[in-house]
Amino acid sequence: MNDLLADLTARGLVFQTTGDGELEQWLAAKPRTLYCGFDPTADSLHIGSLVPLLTLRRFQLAGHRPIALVGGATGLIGDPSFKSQERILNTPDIVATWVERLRVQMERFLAFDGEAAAIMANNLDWTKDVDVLTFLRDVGKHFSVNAMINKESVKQRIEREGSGISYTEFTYMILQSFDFAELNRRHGCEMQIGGSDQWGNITGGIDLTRRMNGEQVHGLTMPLVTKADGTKFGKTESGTVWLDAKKTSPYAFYQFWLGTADADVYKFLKYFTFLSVDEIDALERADAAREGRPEAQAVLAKEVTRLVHGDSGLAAAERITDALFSGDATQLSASDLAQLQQDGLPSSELDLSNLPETLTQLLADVGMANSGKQVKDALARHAVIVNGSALSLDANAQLESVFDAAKSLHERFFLVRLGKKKYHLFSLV
RNA sequence: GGAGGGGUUCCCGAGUGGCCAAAGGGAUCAGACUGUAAAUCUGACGCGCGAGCUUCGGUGGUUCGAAUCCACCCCCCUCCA
Repeated sequence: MNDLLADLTARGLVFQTTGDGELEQWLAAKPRTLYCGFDPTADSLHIGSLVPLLTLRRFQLAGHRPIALVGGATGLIGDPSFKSQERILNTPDIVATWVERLRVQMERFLAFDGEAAAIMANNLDWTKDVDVLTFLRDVGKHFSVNAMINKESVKQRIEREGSGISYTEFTYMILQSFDFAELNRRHGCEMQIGGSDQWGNITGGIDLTRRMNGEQVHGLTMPLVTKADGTKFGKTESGTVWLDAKKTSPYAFYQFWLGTADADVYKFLKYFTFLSVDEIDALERADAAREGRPEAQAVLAKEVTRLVHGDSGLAAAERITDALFSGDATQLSASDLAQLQQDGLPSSELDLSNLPETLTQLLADVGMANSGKQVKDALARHAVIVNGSALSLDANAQLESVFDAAKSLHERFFLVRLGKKKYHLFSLV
């Protein structure tokens, strides 16, 4: 377990730590208990949460005990850290259902048995019954507003003209700090990890734990995941990449990683997979030595999809990908096509006796494009392909001939491609 | 409570009576080139196949005509009390 920190560092996962370089020894001395919190801001985690989640697992694999905390309480308040605007509060019952979703999702990443069995916690358990006066006297008294105002994470909200921060959000840091102190008291938790935006909250918790419990605890942050081209990580045209297979299919998830830029792929392999740094470096050298397309993206997609969606999810994603992107998709058998539908290839039913007026409307309706305009644009460039043949603009209003049953695959399917990557399978009813 | 500043299309941000579906940038999508990558170039980018329709915090009003003017309201920021 003593090379854990070295490995994390080699992976680029260490942004800031407490302890002036003594953290390595501290971790090596004995198994430690650490925690990371995840606030329910949606009904699923997204890939941004994957870095801290997998880092918890890395600690567990190295023999430490992880606590996965869902923010049933903090999620009711909203973390202002580096947020430019005050957020709208979600209702308690919504937050409660989200807490349950996250709890289930997180469970698959950690082991809840064995020597370093993970613990699942919810900070609502120790905050819901604390009354205001007790909180203010026992906890609030340890915080200096002067110090809180100077935290980098809220500076923007304090100083920036045109924005502000409510007392509610300003209190967030105190709540999170209280979590650390409470987990320290309950479970002997001695360390908190989180994204680099959490540094202010983490150090707040360290101070509070020292003051309330007389315990010296530690913190470690991971870098924010950035892309070489400066655009935001984890977003696609259709939005956030979620861990929930119902919100982002394993196929879409796999495709997301497959599209990683060369400039990012080796970094992401270190962040998001359990391949060793040596293996990743070797892969990078091999890719560099070879002409043409690197293998790294495929490895990344495979590893992360398996981590999140398991072997079956990966298999489904690979089946679709192979079918669509290598070889001629129109040559697939009827059962292959049906399987793709099962595997999560976007698909819908098509009633030939009840077709919409235009192709633009049809494709926009099934979600292939955000508006008919985009479809029209694609048509003009011959970028809409139905069962292998490209359409032109005048096909727009001629749906009967485009979707002529005689032209269907196996008398049942129409595979529509829009652009290079978007596919949709229609099956006749 | 008082004084001032502000709320524009996904984001940032121009626009102060018609030439505005609204500059510019970013993001995004499509095409070319490629390797389902990047960079570059091209096009699209409120909705609609189209005629056309609906937008500039909200509601009313002035006007032939309003994002732009007026009234009231809501929200945000700064300073004062």
